Amino acid sequence: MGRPKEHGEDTREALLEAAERLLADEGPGAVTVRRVADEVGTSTRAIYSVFGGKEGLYSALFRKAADTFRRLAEAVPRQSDPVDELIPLGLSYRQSALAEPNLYGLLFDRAVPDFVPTDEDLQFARRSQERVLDTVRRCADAGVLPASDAEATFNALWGVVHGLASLELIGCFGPPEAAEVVWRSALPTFVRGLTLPHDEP
Amino acid sequence: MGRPKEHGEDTREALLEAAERLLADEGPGAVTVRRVADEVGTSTRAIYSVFGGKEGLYSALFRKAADTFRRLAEAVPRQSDPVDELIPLGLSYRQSALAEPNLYGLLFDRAVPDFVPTDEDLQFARRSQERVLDTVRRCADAGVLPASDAEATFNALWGVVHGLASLELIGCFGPPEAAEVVWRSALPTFVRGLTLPHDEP
DNA sequence: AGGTATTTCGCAACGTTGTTACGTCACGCC
DNA sequence: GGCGTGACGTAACAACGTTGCGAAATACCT
Repeated sequence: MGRPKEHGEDTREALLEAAERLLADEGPGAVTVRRVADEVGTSTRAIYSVFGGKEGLYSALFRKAADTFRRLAEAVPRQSDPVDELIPLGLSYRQSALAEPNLYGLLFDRAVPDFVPTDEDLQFARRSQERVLDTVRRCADAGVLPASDAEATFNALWGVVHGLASLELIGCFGPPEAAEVVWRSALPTFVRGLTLPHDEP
Repeated sequence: MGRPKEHGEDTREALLEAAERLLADEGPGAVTVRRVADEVGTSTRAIYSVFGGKEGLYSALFRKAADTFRRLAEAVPRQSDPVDELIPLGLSYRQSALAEPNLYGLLFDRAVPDFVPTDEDLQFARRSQERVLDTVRRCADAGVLPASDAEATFNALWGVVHGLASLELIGCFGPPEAAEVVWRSALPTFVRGLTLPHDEP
């Protein structure tokens, strides 16, 4: 009963695609309710019907971006020795962030105003790094890591690559060549600290 | 000649203080031109006379925040062995970021919309970490670091602590106790990787 | 000393933002 | 076939950053 919905799954997809394109191409300031609606050719009401508001649109966009980064991480080939995957995974993380700086900012840099990811959003983002967590787990199973659990080691590694990517995106490392030097220095240093034998009980 | 300025250095200070307080207490969304002007008891024009606009206000706020963080870093005591300063410096960095998450977001997390720090702003922020750079230089002089220059080592260390702080502030590490575990795992790991002898020529 | 030029100030307006109330339209049911 | 029900498009609202304009206040010149 009632008028049938025309803002269904198809318009949802179109809105999300338009929002992602606007965010990636022109930055967070370009993602306005009116602009996204105009891009799809519908009214602002559609966004409120489908997503409940701008926050809901951002939340969906957040998950779409997390999915993109998950696919990029999955593409890193596995090695017989999981330790050999750590540095390639880190460099792939860098490439992904550099390729889509605005999407990365939405995910991990609070770069979109008035959008705070819910706990579910955060867990979704965390799950997008499962490819890395898997490698860390295999390293732990192989006994090459210190006694601390794989979860903490993964978080530490995530912190390293996120920090490098974030500072590079802001511009703190200067031109990409200088940033490359930092990455090539920091990643092996951390991996060395991880895999060397430790002196604790 | 002309009407004398009443929006001088004193109102500048008052505006900056009000803006910092609003940012720290209520987040980036609360720092509006009207709100800041009202808080001081003047008109919005004052902000345009003194700072040229919202961007100029943010730029001044950026430097004020950088100065705050510089003072906090300077407070970390020096040790006879500079290596012993690295972990305390990192933990102090964490405490500073946790104490003023919004100021930290302004400085290093793109958390304020439509504000992109100029190159001068970035150099100002970098200079606020001089205390850390000094320690790294002393480590390099003592010969405990690999061959890579102190600049790159400092950038790498900065990346580690920034990444940990940023992810913790977003909420990716869960409660502070869990985040503490990550810090206590990541910092010594990186320092160990830094100071252990390396096998390159 | 009085008039004028110049600089700054407060106010009000403009365009844009997210959001919501309202009138309209399209379908299912009695 | 009339009517209820739900979703739609439009227009309004408050708040935002910014700017144009008239009033105010001082220094200089006659």
